[in-house]
Amino acid sequence: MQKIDRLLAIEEIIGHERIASQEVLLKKLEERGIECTQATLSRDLRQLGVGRIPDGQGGYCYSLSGHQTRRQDFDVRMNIIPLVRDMIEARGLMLVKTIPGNANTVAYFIDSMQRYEIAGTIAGDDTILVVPRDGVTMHQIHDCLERILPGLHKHLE
Amino acid sequence: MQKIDRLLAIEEIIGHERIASQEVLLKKLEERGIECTQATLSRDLRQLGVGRIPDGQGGYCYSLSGHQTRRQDFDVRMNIIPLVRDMIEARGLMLVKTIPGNANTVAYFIDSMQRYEIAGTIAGDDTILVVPRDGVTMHQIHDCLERILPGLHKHLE
DNA sequence: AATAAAAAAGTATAAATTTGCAGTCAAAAT
DNA sequence: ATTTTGACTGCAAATTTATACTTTTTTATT
Repeated sequence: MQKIDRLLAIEEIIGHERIASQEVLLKKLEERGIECTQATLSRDLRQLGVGRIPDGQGGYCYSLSGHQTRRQDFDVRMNIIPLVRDMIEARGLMLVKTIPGNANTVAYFIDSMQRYEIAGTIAGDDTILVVPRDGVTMHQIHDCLERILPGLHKHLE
Repeated sequence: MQKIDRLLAIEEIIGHERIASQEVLLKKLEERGIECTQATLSRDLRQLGVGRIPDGQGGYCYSLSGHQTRRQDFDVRMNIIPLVRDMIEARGLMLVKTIPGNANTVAYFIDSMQRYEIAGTIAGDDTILVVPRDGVTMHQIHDCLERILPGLHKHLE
């Protein structure tokens, strides 16, 4: 079992349900057949940049930094997606083609999401090189970008 | 000493410096002549919706939910501010006038910031009634709105 | 393949945060 | 005026989270 799988599972879980503590998260992971200790979770959550915030109902829950459901994000993503023209896989990397002059804008946005899957990006004028972290599959990169920019793949169809 | 003063001080501090723990915050408050216990801070932070997130350098820091310096917010605020036409104080309340049909949009945004100073808002077609919480001065409400929408007052001049 | 070096994970413990409870105080009600 | 109610807070205990240290696993190198 790979660490990356656990990290993604954690993100998946936290993105979908209110998790109140690391103990609870531990149980949820067990349900998926992923076992580890609370100490490991503590380290994972730090690495993922997951914060613990008041849930507004007297309790607390964990929250992805990039995955906020704040209404504002919607508007911004609507502005970013049209800038993307194409996505090409090559040599284990991902090339994202944009409207000329806009690669930087899109790359900045991708970086700001601080996804674990992405080691880094380099932007030219109309092309972004997205370098996946070791052990991350292209499939996971696709999922990752779709999470960052919901509707991206549909836009490119 | 009023609770509201402490809450505002906390917000002020957290907005300006990296605070790593409630103990540290306690000290900072003392420097301003505000004394309380760590338990009280824990409760205050929950009430303010302050989250604890990894600071990206191996540690943690507290973070305002509404005060995020995320680039995205910028765009949204730029869209919201032009919708506001005027602000009028009356009977300890604040009336915010907007372009017709847009009161709801602006009110929704104000609500989403979850400011402690604001008990609630009611939006009609082009007017929002902002009801301050008891003990909150009109001056504090102005500060509050300026924080939510930086540049608002300048826009109205 | 054997060994060294690095990364990851477990254990136990320390540190930090949350909470139940009780006391205080001010405002509202009787 | 007295009682009631509710908000707020400190204290101490309970809970939760982070970390020092050790062991295991993985990766790279010879």
